[in-house]
Amino acid sequence: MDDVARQAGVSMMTVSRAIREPAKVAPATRARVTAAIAKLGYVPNLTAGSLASQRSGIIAAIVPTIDNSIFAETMRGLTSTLTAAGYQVLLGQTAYDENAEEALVAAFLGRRVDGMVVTGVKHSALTRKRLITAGIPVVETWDLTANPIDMVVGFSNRDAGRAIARYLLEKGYLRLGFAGGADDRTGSRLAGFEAAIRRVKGASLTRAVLPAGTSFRGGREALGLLLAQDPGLQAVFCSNDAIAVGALMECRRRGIEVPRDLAIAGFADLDIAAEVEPALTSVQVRSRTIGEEAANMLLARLRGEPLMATVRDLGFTVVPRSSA
Amino acid sequence: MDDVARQAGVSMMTVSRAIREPAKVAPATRARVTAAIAKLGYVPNLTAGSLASQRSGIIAAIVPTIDNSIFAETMRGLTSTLTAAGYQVLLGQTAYDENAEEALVAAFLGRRVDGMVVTGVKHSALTRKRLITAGIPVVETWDLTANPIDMVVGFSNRDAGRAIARYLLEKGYLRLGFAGGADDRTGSRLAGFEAAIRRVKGASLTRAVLPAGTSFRGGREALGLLLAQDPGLQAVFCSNDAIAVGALMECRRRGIEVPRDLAIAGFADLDIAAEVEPALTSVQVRSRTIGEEAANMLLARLRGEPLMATVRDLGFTVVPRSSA
DNA sequence: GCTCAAACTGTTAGCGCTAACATTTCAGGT
DNA sequence: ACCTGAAATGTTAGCGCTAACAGTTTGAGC
Repeated sequence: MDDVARQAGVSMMTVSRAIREPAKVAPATRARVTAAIAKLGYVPNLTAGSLASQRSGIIAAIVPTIDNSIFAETMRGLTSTLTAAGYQVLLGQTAYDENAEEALVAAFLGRRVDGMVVTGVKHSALTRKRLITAGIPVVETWDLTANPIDMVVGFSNRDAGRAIARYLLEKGYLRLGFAGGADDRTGSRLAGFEAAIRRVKGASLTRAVLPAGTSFRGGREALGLLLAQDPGLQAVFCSNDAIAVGALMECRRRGIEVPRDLAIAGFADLDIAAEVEPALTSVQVRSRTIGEEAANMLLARLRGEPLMATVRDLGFTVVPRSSA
Repeated sequence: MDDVARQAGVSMMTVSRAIREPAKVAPATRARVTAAIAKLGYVPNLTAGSLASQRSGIIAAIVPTIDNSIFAETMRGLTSTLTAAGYQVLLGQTAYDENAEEALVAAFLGRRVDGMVVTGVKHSALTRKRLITAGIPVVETWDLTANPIDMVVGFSNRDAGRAIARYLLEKGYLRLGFAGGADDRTGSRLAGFEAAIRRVKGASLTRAVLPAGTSFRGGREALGLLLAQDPGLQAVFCSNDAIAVGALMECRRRGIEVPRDLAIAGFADLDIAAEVEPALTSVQVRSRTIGEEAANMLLARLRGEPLMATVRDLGFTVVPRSSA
């Protein structure tokens, strides 16, 4: 930067300003600085800038995985909103491992990120403590809680599970199955699903809980497990659409007609849900909006705006299609 | 850190060493430092460390999108290998936009990342120049070139397109269709596909080129476009499996039986390819290995190991299944 | 007890930038 | 010509850490 300053005949401070706050530099000076930067191929060292300004311009986001596209849309919403505001997004994946989350949080805090977005509301005690102590805005996503670390945006997984159960029960399906991975949010959906079923006499529930993060293949396997347990199964709720598609394909393979012989419902309303045949009944959860809202809540905090509601419920919608 | 040093009765330097190179500190001292860190809840400032040491411990990776899982496996391989070596991965998405790539490269270089992984071998002149000038190891992926910016790991998209064309032609399909997005690598696949078809008399090619990054929906639309152009189409090659699945589902909707009435082949051999019914013939490209190898090439460079081959061809395999 | 290298710990001097304040410049009014 | 305040630019003093080297301690070997 010193070289640039010399080349442009100004002080380093003016170069710094020309880069970050062009309006505060006289047009003629700005032009000289810009020319000097181009001539020398200068690339500002953001690390030094972060250290000096105590602001990194980085927001960290932690998701279990980006493999299945459940969280990809959320990241897209988050990234586009934050990028537009001049922030960069640092993404971390936990693979549904709490230790990995702990390590990521530590690493991100070490980089002095300006804010953090995490998935879910269940975290290790240490993670919670670290995030609270860090004194930066934090948004939890994809679920709700009355006691967020700082802020939370999402929907009630429990209510969503209940809603899809009611939908299936109202359609007359009584012998229900559940297929999903063993993570916290799936657990909540299952709890709600089960609660709704319990209230209806004659209704039954068969469970297939797979490793967290399971996908198409898991759906196929789950269908086998469920039918082995209850050959008279009438409908299956899969905790995400990828699992549901896997189950759907397994039905076709076994000559089970959907929804005539067995109804299938998914979750998250991924792109693929509307595309498969039969189209998948699913629960739409506004993934992208979750990311955008998380970004907005973060930005409001960072701008020091007055405290808004710290819990934002985006709700969900059961989307009936052909499969259930 | 000064507080920790005082608390442990040592100098800052010893604290720094106790954190980064525990072996160089006497066990008793190390214990005192560790205790002080825990007591004070000290989180080292990695930004300051990066500035002082001139090494950020960050590798940046740029992919078009993580939405469809084509690149997700590569990222997984990259991340796990690099994390094990003590590096963090900073992910950037371009949405197939060259300007976005340019901006990301600039931002990453500003953070003084220790290395960079980019997707594809086609980049704007400015991006290339910046990457070369930066003087850090760079790996291009998912394609091959004789003139990499620094190193490249992938496979020949052109050859892959040719291989799948030959496969289809050998099976007796002559009226072929192609569906894919308008990005560079897809273009290479199409070029290879077309070249192989040209060499066979009586063979024809119908194209449906969609916006880059297209997925399930694109597959459905492409099938309509192709059949409108050539109702007698015998086989369609889709430039990724998501598109192929979309096309497959559209066939079912239209009562077209696959592969009897129309054969369909995909690309990348995603998880879903083996799961759909009929299972999808695809081209396996070792996505995860691409990521792992990119990481290993980067690490070798960073360790200053002697220059290995800068072009790594991982090849591909046509995987015949039921759909073609 | 003495020597000397190895093991350990400390000191000094920045890394490249920006916050905060200081100074200079200059248009417009008198 | 002189004054005034806003705009433009400069100066100073770190941000929190680590490289490089300088000490200091330890203990094995004699």
